[in-house]
Amino acid sequence: MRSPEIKAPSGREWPVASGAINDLSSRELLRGELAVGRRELTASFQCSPPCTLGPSQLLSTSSGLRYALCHIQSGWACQFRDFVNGRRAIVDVYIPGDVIGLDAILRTRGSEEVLTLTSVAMEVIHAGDALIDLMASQPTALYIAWLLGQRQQRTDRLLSALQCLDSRGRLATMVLDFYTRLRRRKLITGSSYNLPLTQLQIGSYLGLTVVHVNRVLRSLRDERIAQMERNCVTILDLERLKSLAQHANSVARINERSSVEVALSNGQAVE
Amino acid sequence: MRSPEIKAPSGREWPVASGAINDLSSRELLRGELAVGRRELTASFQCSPPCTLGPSQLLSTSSGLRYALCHIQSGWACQFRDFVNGRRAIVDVYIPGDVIGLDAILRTRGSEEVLTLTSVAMEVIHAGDALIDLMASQPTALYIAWLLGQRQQRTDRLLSALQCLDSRGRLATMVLDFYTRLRRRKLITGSSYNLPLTQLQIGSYLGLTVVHVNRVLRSLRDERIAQMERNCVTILDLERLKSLAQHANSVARINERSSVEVALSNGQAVE
DNA sequence: CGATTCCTTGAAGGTTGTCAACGTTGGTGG
DNA sequence: CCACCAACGTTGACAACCTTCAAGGAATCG
Repeated sequence: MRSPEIKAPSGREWPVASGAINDLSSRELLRGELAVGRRELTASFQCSPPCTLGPSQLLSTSSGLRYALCHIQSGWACQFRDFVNGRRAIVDVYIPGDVIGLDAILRTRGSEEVLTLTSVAMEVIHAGDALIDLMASQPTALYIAWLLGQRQQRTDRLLSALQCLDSRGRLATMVLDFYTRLRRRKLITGSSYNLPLTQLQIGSYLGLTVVHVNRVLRSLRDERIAQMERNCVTILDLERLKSLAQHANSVARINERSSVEVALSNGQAVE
Repeated sequence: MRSPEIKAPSGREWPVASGAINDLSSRELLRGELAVGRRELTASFQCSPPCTLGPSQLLSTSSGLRYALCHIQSGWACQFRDFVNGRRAIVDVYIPGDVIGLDAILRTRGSEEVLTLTSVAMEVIHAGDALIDLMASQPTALYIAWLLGQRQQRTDRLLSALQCLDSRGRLATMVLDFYTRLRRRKLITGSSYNLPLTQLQIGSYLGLTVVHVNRVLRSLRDERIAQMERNCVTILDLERLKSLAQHANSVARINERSSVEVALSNGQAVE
């Protein structure tokens, strides 16, 4: 099963690249453009009316937010889809700093909806031609593409965890992912954070039942790997948590974060 | 479990939208812009050198394709990630007309790679500043964002199937999704198509083992719902297949495809 | 014609889901 | 303040689904 189908490339069938690809100067340029785009988008959000929602509110039924772009300032939300068998799939979870609605605007109103998990404060750009206008600026367009890529990356991580890991590995992946995201945004500093998801919702996120989520949480607690009570997650043994999540062979690459991401993820703003 | 947490919005806490949101004229405008963007991107691809790869080739080890943008003209490819436990996660499958690499460029070389499933012919835009340059055109930028949204939508569908459906449902979803994509691109007309995935790869895509994929395929064949032999899928009972996939409550919405998507998906080109 | 990969099937065991019951918490109203 | 209620958390027993292990057959390629 270990990559049996990967053969060495013949090196003949395609043309060699004409110049240096993805060289340093190119990355530097990109880095600068993205930073500009982030500032521009942040500014656009600040021009727009702020908005507050209570917990457990659907964005789609909140007047005016149907196709809006939302920049979360505080609170959590999630994107989900209901199946006719009664199960719910939570496909993404949004934390402060995230932008909601970028994909939904260009999409055929995909049968997904967004639900607040806590009360949420956010800046809102009402749609209509807004996105088209935003794309008029090259740096903003780049930054929006980068944001879309970030969401894709989150989804890919979750998807691959569901494809390859058992329940313990999935839980570990989830705990680690939120930990990483919150730290990057400087929303936490220690090894403990608030996770406003019920066990039922964790189940919907990881493709498990409530009962089983509960059991796995207990086993992680018993083994002093991580504990979670009353929405408060505490990582007790980061190393063992990582080994449970065993996320891909990117271990060797984790130190190679590009200057682009380092630079941007340092900014707490839109990221 | 049936949406217990969804309360009616209070309708007080947020401002009412100032004007008509997402109205018809706005959609029409978007439609036009996207069509222009598609033509522009197609033209950019045609300026670039074409490229052919054999089956089972890694794009990342093919010189010059590391950070390239690839527009598939014929053949299939897939994006995957390997776990240290030896399992492989296939997070997306690309068919003719798809563009590969949009997310990878802006992304910290995410530990994912792309592998050809058949021999592949494609047009290539070598990266570097290419993406930045493309974003200079507003319609192209919009179209690229739309493409990113399309990929996200595919991933969300797969993810939610893994979260909510058993093996039969997942298989049904996969068979239906490829069927729909191929038909939209007018690559097939009947209810039968070629699926160049081994059962092992189908397992990596759906989060199942080869053995189980084999058993489920047999049961679908025995029940005359769908059959698959030697890479050739034939849908025998579309209705039962759909009910197995029971994809979300979007049933009522399926007839509401926006004019944007209808218009674009009619074009075979980049889609 | 080996050799390799893929497909196929059976048996056994483990992980996860289902069902059911009960405890806990937080909010509401008497 | 307490009673009540609803949602959430917790646990056990059992069943179903899926994986693992093992072995053999079929197809493809040098």
